[in-house]
Amino acid sequence: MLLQLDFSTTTPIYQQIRDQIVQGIAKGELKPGERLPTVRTLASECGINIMTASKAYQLLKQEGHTRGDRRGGTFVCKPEGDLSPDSSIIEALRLHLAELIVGGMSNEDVLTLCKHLLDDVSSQKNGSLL
Amino acid sequence: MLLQLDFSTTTPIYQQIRDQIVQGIAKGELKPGERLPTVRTLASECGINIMTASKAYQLLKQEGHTRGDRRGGTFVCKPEGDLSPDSSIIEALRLHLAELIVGGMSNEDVLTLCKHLLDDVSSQKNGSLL
Amino acid sequence: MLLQLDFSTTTPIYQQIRDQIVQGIAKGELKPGERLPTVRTLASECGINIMTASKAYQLLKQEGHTRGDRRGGTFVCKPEGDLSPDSSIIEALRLHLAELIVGGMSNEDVLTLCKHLLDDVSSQKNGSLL
Amino acid sequence: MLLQLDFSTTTPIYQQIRDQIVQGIAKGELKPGERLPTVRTLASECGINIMTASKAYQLLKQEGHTRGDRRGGTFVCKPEGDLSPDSSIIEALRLHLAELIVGGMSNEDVLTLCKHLLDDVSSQKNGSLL
DNA sequence: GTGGTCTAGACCACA
DNA sequence: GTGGTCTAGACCACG
Repeated sequence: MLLQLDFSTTTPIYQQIRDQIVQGIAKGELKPGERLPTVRTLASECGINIMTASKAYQLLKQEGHTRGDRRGGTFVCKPEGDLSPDSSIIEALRLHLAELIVGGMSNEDVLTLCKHLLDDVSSQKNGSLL
Repeated sequence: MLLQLDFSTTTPIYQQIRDQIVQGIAKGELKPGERLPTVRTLASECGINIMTASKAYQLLKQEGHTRGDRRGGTFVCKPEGDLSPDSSIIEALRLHLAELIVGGMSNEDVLTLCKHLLDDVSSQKNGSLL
Repeated sequence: MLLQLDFSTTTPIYQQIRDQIVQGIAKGELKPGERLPTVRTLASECGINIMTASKAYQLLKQEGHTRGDRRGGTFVCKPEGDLSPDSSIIEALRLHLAELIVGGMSNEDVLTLCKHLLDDVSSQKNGSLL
Repeated sequence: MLLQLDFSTTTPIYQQIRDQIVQGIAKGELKPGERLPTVRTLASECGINIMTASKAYQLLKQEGHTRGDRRGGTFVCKPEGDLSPDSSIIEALRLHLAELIVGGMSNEDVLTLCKHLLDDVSSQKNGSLL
């Protein structure tokens, strides 16, 4: 699980970390119960401030993607009760679909693109276990 | 074309304006050649500063969604040559799809959601009313 | 001598007119003594305001590229005494050359480009008379 | 790297800043990876508003001449893939060459002028001092 | 401390 | 009247 950080983008670093870990969970690269590196390790490996790494972990915990352990580690966990998709995600999705449409793609093109992205995003999760 | 601005979010106002206009173009509510309100009108209607409205228009122009006419006004214009969808949009899309998967939805659920959003987003453009 | 106006650019319309006429003179398409269309004709042909066309003509006259006639026409004329190239043009030239260098071109590439542009810009003037 | 601003011209201040930094990069006075002063420093040194300085930096970033680093600062960066020279620069160049021709210079004079300007503009970059 | 955002009010070039 | 520019001063997210 290697993080690819882009320091030139407008997306905050802590957000990039959080996003990539979420995608890792979706793909199945990070499995429930798995332990994440410590904030110190993560920070020194990525060349970022400890506060930044900490903020990313805070966010993940708050969202229910991870949970702390009594002895101090951070572990991936299955979120529960999150069955109603966050409306902000829906709105973001709606916007990005609109951007593709405006960019000249047809509805069909966009749908097949979504299908491919979905296959990519959830490959191991749905595939290796069947 | 009414804009819904949220002043409590971290998303800049000018970005919200830009996003909603892009969605308006995708939906077909704003048609190529149509004139947008002046920055002053928009600013006073939304209760924001002229510079904020101006910034939104500059963004749209720079992205090729609109075109300024020196003789006065800002007009929606057809995108051209943007056949390769911006990779940053793809990445954003990938992330949001992953979020839904992690949130507990199945691939099929996500796909039908996308389909519904697409129908919504491009309703008038593809002629569901014709 | 057809004018190509771009209403979407940041360059003022009157400036575009002036620029293209100057280039026409350089090329030899417009010869000293030749009569320019009236501001009214020009304005209606280009779909612009008379004031705009008038401003362009004013500028040309002021710079010595044209002169008025007692009976009311506007005629191309040779500028005199303008032998010291305007420093602002030199500065603009310096900037544009720098932009090409920064864009990745070598000094030689830029020079051959200049040579080609010069041949193009002064084709009839130096060519048809030899 | 001292900036010379002219507050009496119609050229926007932020554009003047941008132009001079581009020329600095072309000359090699500003090298890839070098850090630019902060917007605040630049603003106070030049006696201008922070937003004006900020706008210049945004322009440079957007054009790919510089790169922001979320960890602080703005840095000069190597242009990439900009192999096709911008047509608007070519057009501007064509115009300025035409102006010199109309001003009475011969093709040869213009070419030697370009050569001198090029030597000036890219002096350090091509190693006249090595 | 760094850049990004916003406001209120003003001036100017252009058409 | 239209958009573009600038100022002075303020607040905020990020690191």
